Amino acid sequence: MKTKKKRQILPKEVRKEQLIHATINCIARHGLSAITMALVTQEAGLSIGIANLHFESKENLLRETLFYVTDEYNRGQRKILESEIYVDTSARIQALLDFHFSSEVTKETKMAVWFAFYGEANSRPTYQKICSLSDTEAAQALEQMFALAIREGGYLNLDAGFLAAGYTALIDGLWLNLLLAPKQLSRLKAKKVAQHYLANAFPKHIVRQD
Amino acid sequence: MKTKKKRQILPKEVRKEQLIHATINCIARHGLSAITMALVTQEAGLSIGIANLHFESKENLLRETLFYVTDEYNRGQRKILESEIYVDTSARIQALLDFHFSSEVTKETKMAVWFAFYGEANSRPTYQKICSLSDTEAAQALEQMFALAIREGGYLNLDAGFLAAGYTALIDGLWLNLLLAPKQLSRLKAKKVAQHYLANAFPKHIVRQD
Amino acid sequence: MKTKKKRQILPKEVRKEQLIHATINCIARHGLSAITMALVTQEAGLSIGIANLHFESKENLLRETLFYVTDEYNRGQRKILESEIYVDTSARIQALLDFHFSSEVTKETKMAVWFAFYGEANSRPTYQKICSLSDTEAAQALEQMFALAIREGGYLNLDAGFLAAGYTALIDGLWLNLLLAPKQLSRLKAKKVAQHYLANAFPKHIVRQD
Amino acid sequence: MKTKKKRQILPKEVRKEQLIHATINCIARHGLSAITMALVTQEAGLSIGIANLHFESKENLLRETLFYVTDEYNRGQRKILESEIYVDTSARIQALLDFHFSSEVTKETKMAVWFAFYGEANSRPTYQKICSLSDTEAAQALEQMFALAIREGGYLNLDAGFLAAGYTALIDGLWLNLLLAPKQLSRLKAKKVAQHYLANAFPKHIVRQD
DNA sequence: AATGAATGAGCTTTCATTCAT
DNA sequence: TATGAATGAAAGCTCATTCAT
Repeated sequence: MKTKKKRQILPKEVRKEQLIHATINCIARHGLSAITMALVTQEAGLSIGIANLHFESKENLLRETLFYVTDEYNRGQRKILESEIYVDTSARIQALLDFHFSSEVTKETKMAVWFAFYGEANSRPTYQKICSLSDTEAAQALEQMFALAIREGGYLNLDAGFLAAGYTALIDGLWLNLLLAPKQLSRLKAKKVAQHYLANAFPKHIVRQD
Repeated sequence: MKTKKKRQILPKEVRKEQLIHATINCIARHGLSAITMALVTQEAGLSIGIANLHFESKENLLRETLFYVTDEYNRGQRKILESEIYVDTSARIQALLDFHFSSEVTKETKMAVWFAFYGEANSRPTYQKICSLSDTEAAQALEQMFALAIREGGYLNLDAGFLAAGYTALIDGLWLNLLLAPKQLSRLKAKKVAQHYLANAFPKHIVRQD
Repeated sequence: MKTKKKRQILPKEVRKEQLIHATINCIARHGLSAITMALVTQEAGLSIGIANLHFESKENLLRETLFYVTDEYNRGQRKILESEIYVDTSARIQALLDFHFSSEVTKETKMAVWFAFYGEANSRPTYQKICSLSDTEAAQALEQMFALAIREGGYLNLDAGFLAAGYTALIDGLWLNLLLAPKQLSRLKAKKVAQHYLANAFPKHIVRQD
Repeated sequence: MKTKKKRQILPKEVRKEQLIHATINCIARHGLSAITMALVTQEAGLSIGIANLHFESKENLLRETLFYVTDEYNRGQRKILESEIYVDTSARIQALLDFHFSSEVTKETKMAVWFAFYGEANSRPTYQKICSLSDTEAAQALEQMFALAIREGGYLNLDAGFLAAGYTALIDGLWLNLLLAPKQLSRLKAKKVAQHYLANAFPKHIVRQD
């Protein structure tokens, strides 16, 4: 007797999320250039047809996957930069740092997706637009926060724009190293390196943590 | 009137380099996942067959291209870290910084290749081995140089390992930002950010450049 | 006006058989070394993709085609050698002969497949294993049947092994000649030649048919 | 210092024979469908260019190889059938049998070539013409010789055409079995089987050899 | 809404042939 | 004559997409 697979019907949103998660896992495991619709749908335990039903094309599925990861990150970061709950700039900066090295953000699969798309972004305007490091809004908010800290601390000779560019680059680089050589660089050490950077810039706000 | 192409015969090494350069350009322009043998050979102005004649497979061509770019970089860096021509640590550190932001190293096509492969490295041991950020040798040499600077400068509380990890991550991140958003971050600004980092760490060796 | 082909869905087993039959025809018409997936699928009126979908590779398709033809033959022969329906050895030997020169076995396409693979068998262990002339079981059964006939007929000086080897070679050779020069050797004549051979060996069992 | 391969110049006929022998070996070792110009010329220790220089095309090389093997065989057989040196029919028949199972004719490489081309002959008129089992001349000479033996021996009821067809098929089949299952059928046994056949037909001319 | 067999464009790779040396 | 690097048509195979069920 054949055991037929149940043909379960679920709302569009649930299906899309299932497929996006499967895509994230597949990219992390096999790399962007080895992704196939068959691989993704198999990982999701679904049929090939359903991916096209909900996303229309592979290109769309990838785009939406990138957007999903990027958006999740952006919302988290914005929440910290804009939230009213932080009593002072110091707490806000520390919260941002904690976020950047939280297990959620530095999850291997997520970072793998980031860098997979970064690798293609240069030649694919669509990707570039989405992951736009130049998440200009966030960059400005970060710079403003740093500018505030500079004023509060009376730090002379500090340029908020420089510091923001430096901090942004530093965490990107640390993530890359976390992804490629996790044995050489632990998450804890990476965070300490970033904390150092901030402590150096804003000694009155952030303490070095050795 | 048809202009028939002359069939030129050249030594293997020349052909391989032609093809590697074509591959670099194609990766920068179209992305790693859009690379085809036809694209590369067309870019090189050669026939499809010749790539397989000299590299045996696409996989090999890509591997050797990555190695070419990586090796060029590694040799440049090692030369600075090991050369006897620098009168003092200060000069050596400055030379390294100059190298890291030289037009040769920060050439768009080269950086595109780096990050294209980084994006796949996680799922491809072969790539990971080659680009091994953890170019362990270089990492150690860098750390030793920083350690020497720390001793020379009597900088207290500084950990050479931390600084090296930070500096490495910082330049990786800056390159990434240079690649993805060159309009937001100029090469000059990127270099200043890195110089800042070093000046902060080793004030007696490196001067801030505003 | 374009007549669009309907996309028909059929069970795997049906498709495989369609493709195997197409392969047999193509081998007969074009020869083993001229076989291409395009040729076979076109002959079957199907798309190129479907052959790989069901057989995974050309090599597999060929292997299964050889097995199909071989197996059909072996089963037919075994049925005769083992069946209980024959009243005596004489009837069984005659049935075998009839089978060996039946229109089914001596169909041109089938024989073409046999000899196409024989031609490659020497250098391809896989083929050799399948078509293994030395279908040892059948060879032994044939020898036993001949041995029985010898005892029954009181034929002196006859060696069942020799006769079996001779008969096997004779029908192989006759098939080859039927295939290569059908105008010179008709099926009827070929059968008479084989019948002669048996009548000579077992005069009390088999009558010469002139 | 580079040791440059000597560019030896040899007459056309020598080169052609070198290449034909290499082709025979390659067919025996790799099968007809795996033959490439590179394989053959490498086996011959020559350059690819030279094969095209002397044979113009692969097709030609194969054709001439087949012709070489076929012709060699045909000349050997004709010599026996036409020579004046045999004192009687009996000796001539025996000589033919000896020839058919001589080490020269039953050499594995030669037989491999035969059957490789037989496998393709059905679909390639060129091959069929060359190897034409129907080497009509030889077939007729054989039949005439058998007819003579029948007259000499007063064998009643014997049909020379039948016997010739049977003998021809028998040796073809024996060769095939020698090629495909040399462990099951030795050259000696094969010859005995054929001798049996002749001894049965012409008891006064040929003796059974047990 | 869901499935997966079927399609065929497009890829990598092979290899007979050409031709500069 | 002789060489083998260079060419490109043609092959096998993959996989995004379609669509009968």
